Amino acid sequence: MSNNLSDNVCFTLYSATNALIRAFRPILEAYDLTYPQYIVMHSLWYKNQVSLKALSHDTHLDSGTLTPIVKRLETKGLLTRQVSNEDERKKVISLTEQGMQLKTDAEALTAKLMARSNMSLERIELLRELTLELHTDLTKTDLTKD
Amino acid sequence: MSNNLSDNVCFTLYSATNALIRAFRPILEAYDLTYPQYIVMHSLWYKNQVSLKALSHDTHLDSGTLTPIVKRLETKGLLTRQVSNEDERKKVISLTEQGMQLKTDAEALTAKLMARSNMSLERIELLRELTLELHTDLTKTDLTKD
DNA sequence: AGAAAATAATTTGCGCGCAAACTAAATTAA
DNA sequence: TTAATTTAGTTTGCGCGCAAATTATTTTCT
Repeated sequence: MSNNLSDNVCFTLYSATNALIRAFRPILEAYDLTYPQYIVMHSLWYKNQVSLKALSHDTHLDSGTLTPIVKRLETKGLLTRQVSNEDERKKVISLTEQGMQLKTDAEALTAKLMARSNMSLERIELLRELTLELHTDLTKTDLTKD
Repeated sequence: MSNNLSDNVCFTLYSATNALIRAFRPILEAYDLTYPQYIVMHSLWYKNQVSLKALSHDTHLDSGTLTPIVKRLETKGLLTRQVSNEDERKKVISLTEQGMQLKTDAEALTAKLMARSNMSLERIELLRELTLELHTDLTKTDLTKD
């Protein structure tokens, strides 16, 4: 029975995420990227030439969310979208030369940001494990039942 | 140097929060509330008759975010907004009878939701502490410097 | 007291995040 | 083989989240 909002894990998680994206904003502005756009680029640096479906799986972002993000990255000249040869429903998303060049500069941004925080590496790693566990849990279990 | 997105604490935090709000949606739908609206109600159940500024402090939500949320809650008949007598710039936000009645049913929703997850109470509590620490850290320290 | 600065709240504009509806292509079934 | 179903991606609509601009009121400065 929690009365204060900060006693509530959902609220602290929600607030921490908002604060993190807020902290990222001015840093990513130098690369003209939003945080979700950065996630997509990160995913493509790791695995290039994928369909929107595959990108959706990798980034945990909905296709309806992803389509406009990918279009904006295409407008910025960071990637291309071509209809697949084997299956014309699919689109192959590929990094451009410019998109690949960003990798060197921008890939380690997260590590740099977190290294400047006052949290210890151990506690950051623990946070990573717990949030990963929660995500897995929430996507496996339907908590709305009963 | 993380390559896989799940090696990245920012990504796992971001994904877990999205998943949590997604899990909350069908549950809160029964009360005709979104998650941010639920946060505002929760805050008012704990501390009623506050200014928008104070509510912004308590919920960690921006005033530009809060104004439309509070207006929607007013439309639903859950609260009222009156200009303050002492300071006419301020608005006093007060729960209606209907808004207070929601408390009994809806206050413990988070506990119920989390209790149904597969994470242990200890790990949930640890997650709460770590996200609270990160939020405090991010709002105290300007990580964009250097 | 009058001007300048600070404060409270609202508005505007943009990019998500996602459910739901839709289009088009591929697969399966009859 | 063609009708029914499934799948991939797009579009629409709504509610955030927040920076920046705006309005109205109060406080501070001179």
